Amino acid sequence: MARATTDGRVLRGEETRRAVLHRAVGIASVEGLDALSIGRLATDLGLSKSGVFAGFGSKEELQLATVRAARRIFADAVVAPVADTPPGLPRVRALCESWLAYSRARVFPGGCFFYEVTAEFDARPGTVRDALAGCAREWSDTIVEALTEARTAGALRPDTDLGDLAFALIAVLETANSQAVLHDETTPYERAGRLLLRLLRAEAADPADPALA
Amino acid sequence: MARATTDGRVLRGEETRRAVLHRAVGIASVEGLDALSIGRLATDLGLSKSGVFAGFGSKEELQLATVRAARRIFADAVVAPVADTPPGLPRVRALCESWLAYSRARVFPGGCFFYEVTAEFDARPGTVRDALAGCAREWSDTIVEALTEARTAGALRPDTDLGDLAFALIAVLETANSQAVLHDETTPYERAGRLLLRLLRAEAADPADPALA
DNA sequence: GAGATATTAGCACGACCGTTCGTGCAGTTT
DNA sequence: AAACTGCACGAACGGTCGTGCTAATATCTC
Repeated sequence: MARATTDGRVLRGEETRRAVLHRAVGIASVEGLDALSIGRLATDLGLSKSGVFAGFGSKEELQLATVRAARRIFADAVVAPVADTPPGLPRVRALCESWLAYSRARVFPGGCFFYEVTAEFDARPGTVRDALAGCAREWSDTIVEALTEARTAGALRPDTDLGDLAFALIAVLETANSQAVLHDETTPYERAGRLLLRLLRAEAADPADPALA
Repeated sequence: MARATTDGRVLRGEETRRAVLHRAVGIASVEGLDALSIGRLATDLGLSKSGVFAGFGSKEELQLATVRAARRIFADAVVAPVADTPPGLPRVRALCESWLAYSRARVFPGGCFFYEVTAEFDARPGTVRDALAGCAREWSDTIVEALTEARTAGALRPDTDLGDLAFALIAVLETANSQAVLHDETTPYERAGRLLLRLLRAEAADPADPALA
């Protein structure tokens, strides 16, 4: 039986795999998944091309692993920090502002990884697109879930269309990222902050809800 | 003096240039400007690689020419048709719905050309990014201008922040395109239609304005 | 220790990349 | 008819791509 935890070989393999993926998400967030090249990653990290290749088996698998790595980073940076804010409207707001902070802080050097890469693959059938569509649904569901809690708690009007509201919130977030990166400005983030509150207030049961102060 | 209009040679040259660019915008809207390859364009169109290359001089110039071609197509498909709708709120609404129709109809096979390509280049300095930033500003200015007319006509509240409103409208449009292409659905367009009206009504001087029926 | 095993390096391959060159050919001008 | 102009061609350049081999190296089991 392989006691994987004590095997220094696979440990070292995991280590280089992690290093490769760290570089890969950075490159992909700026130039896209197609710009990932095994040779370039090897050169950047002082490894051999075949060494990098062996760790993934194919370029598509490297791309998929990069998406999974980015998904983890995103979850850690955006979703995890709001786990301790109370459910309902406060958590909805915290999620959105956590997202804006994630974009502002350039957790990925090119801004939101998923904005960059989804635009690249959304019109091309394949496993990469499917994985990205899954990530998008996951994020959307996270917001809808938080909104549902807010509505059942009575903080949102009962007739609110949560799908539409989540759509609008996501639209504001992504566009803030897009414009901020494209024009190298921060005003889009300020606009987004104002608009988020306005959108939530418009659907709030109590427009003066302290959670939207 | 050369009567350029009667020179069949340059005329034929323009023709193939046009054919190359037509194919180029299609490819770029699906796979991005980096996926444009001179050899592939030549093969697809039954031309020689060097012939295609000669018409542009460099790959970057081909990319820039592709952006310019897309800009023209966008202007013809989205902006031109609303020229005859009355200024003010009706034109704002017509602009937005024209944009949604442009995305729905897949004027570019991969959805909005600029969504795809801007995400690809927004974090990479260079002339291509500058050109794309210019296109984005141009479109944003078009909306702000229409909103300004609406406000000075008294259709919008005097304290409306037109920059924020334009931002929100664009956010809804682009996200509708993005989600519709990614998930191969049409519901995002319906969401967008509802949200546009809601956004405009929230800032309208008269919430029952017939232009927002 | 010896031997099994898994990660990495080195190398070669075919394909495609952007680019350059010299040439042929059709249309314009004289 | 001759000289000139400009588009398109085929061939070739040096590079880089992804991907297979084989050999070397480091670690684990015994």
